[in-house]
Amino acid sequence: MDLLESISRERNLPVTIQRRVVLNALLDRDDHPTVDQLFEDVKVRMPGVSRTTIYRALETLVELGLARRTNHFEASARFDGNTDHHHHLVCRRCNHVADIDHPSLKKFTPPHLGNTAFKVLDYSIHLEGLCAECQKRGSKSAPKKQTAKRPRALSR
Amino acid sequence: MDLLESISRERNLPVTIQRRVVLNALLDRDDHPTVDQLFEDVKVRMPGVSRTTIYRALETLVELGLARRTNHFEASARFDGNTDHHHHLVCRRCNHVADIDHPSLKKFTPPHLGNTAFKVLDYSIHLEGLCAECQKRGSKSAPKKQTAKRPRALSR
DNA sequence: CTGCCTGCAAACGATTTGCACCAGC
DNA sequence: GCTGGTGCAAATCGTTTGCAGGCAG
Repeated sequence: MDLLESISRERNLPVTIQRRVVLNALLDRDDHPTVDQLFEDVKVRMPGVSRTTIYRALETLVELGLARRTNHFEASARFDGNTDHHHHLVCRRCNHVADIDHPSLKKFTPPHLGNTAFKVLDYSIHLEGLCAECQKRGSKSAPKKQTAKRPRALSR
Repeated sequence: MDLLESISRERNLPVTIQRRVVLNALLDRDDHPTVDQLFEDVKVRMPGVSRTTIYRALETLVELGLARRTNHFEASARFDGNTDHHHHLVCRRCNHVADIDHPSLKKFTPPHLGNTAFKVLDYSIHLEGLCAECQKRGSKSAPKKQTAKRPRALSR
């Protein structure tokens, strides 16, 4: 009945108290907490935890498929001069974002939720998966810590 | 014929060379450049620009509706313990993300792009707009610089 | 035991901000 | 001339990393 335990065993990862508490804190909420919100929650049960541990636990939980990031996070913001609405392919491994314009995406029309609750101004469909390059690279190689390097930083 | 100029005039904003060059740099690319990529492009034409200016010009261009951010960016990462696939409402003003489960969203099925190009593992639909609260607040009030504050930072 | 994990502090990198000067209109 | 924009440097803030102990298996 304990998913965390069985999945951890499969991967030969120890089940630490911290990871268990972080997971429970996450499951106890129905919103999309930030690391710091979870940190506060976890601190109640484990006054000694460090924020770093929350970061690492979440990273592990995502790898184990027990949690998700709700924002397609990247180190840096990206901009687009194309203000028409179009959809995106997001590579799970390298985070590369490509535009897509496929006929079957045109068939979708967003629901009208009634202007009271949430006024829909636009919508976009995110297809998540693996880009051609990352498929070739296989699941072994580096999970790709993508930090757009800033050529010469005029350091302080 | 000059969109930047007419929109700027509407809002009583000056048309600076910098903003014009940043917009052109953005339009000249068909990918989703980062601030630093644009900075490099702009530097070719204006050796003296500062990165800060690119940041500020992009912010303005987004406000004017001439550019977009391609990643729903927030200062901090958010996590979700709900690994079922579900869709999101993203408020343009306050960046709040809510889950949504509306019947009409079920009708959508993602395209198979052929496993060669991009292997779709999952998809999600982002509805962008204004949440109830922000609709009430109207378009006047603070654009909401949302920085999840970290209670007591044990400062150095 | 052995390896992965934790906590701490310092490093990092993207973005923001305060300030003095300059440019559109 | 007034208002808002720019450039610079320093500050911020989220996140990552190096390292010395600790704990799960």
